Amino acid sequence: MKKLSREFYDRDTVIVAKELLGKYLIHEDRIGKIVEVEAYVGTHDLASHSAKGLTKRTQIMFGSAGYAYVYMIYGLYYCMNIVTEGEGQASAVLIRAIEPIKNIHDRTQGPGLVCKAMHINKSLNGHDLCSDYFYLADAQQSEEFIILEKPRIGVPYAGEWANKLLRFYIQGNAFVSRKEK
DNA sequence: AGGATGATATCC
DNA sequence: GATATCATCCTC
Repeated sequence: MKKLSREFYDRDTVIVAKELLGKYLIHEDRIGKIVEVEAYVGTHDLASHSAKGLTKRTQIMFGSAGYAYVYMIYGLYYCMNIVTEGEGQASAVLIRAIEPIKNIHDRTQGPGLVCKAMHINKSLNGHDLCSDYFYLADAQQSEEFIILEKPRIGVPYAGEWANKLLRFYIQGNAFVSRKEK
């Protein structure tokens, strides 16, 4: 499998989000196929953490593309994002669901469960995804699927941004976290 | 419909 | 230092 390059991530966030579908997420011996993502497109996106500006928490998002942004949510779960576009753009793609491929024995339908199943925690915040043991890779053979575009989940506070179609998933895939909406 | 549970930001 | 707010998930 071919590791995704810095150039892959350093492009428009919506394009990166869509192209991440079907790619492999690899952490040590665990492999999952990405089937659902959300795009957070910058400081003007009110649903994005980076809308609050540069803080200690969001500094990874303000950095260069191709790094992992991992944070704890609701005191229970971690969520994993991939920073996209150039330094200062503060945009990222949230991994919402994966399909288990190898060495994954827990549920993976939702961002919190993805991190639990993949053993992703805050120690991986800021990890360079172009390095070893925790990275993304292209599938061996390309696969045909239809991408659906829906509003993002859990961001009703974001005003008009809550309605934008920035959630993408593979139509018909059994591991997508929520089918309706 | 509501509870678990903690990091963060934003006040005083 | 207190509090309100979460890019969630599970049980009832």
